Amino acid sequence: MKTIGTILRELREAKGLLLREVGAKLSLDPTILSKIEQDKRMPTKEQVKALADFYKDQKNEVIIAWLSDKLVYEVQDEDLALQAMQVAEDKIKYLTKKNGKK
Amino acid sequence: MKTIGTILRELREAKGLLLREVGAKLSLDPTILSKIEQDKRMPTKEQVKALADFYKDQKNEVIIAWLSDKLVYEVQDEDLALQAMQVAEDKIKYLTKKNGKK
DNA sequence: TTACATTTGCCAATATTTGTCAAGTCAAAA
DNA sequence: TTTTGACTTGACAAATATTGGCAAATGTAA
Repeated sequence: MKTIGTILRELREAKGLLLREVGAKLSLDPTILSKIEQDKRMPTKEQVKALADFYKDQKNEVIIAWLSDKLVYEVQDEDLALQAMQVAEDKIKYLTKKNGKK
Repeated sequence: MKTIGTILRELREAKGLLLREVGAKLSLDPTILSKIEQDKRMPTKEQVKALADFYKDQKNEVIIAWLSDKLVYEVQDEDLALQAMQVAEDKIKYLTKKNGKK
């Protein structure tokens, strides 16, 4: 249950790559990537997609960590956060079933 | 499992109040409230708090509907939405336990 | 038609997010 | 210690997104 930043940093370091090297591959400013890996900035959708493709073996893990971090951020200081999350889960299930049939 | 808009509309109609009347009580433009009740615009935090106080018997229900709608909106068109939601739930539980001790 | 409630489209104001750069820290090598 | 290179930080303007609220449109019942 890691943050998107932690995951991205571990993946990069496991490959022994520099910020500058990953940045060059993805046309992403290394200082932005630095902030992302420290969870100081959320990557945009395009940025996570590019990163997820780059670390392709953990593609889904990267995207799930990103989405879940965004969700947590949205409700973090609310007393009803957990209950809201559970209701949201039900809503997603309902929408998925409904739209999945088309 | 209703949207924030549906809940607010039902609460207002149950009291037989007009948009203009609720708006006046809360210093909220009736046309904005109209959009909120149609789920065409998300209320701000201040707006939901005011609305939740106004419909005080369903205060938590209003806030939970609002938060959960925002959560759903955040991941609605993602394949991994449900999995992300479940991870986010775990993250919230973890953070709650951790910070709740202080 | 008239009167009144609600909805809609529009756009300026406001707020948030983003990319970039210069300067900063830090650690290891020279 | 000085230098080098990787990374971090802070500040800022530009780009995006959200908001408030008016005027016009639509609906509806008398």
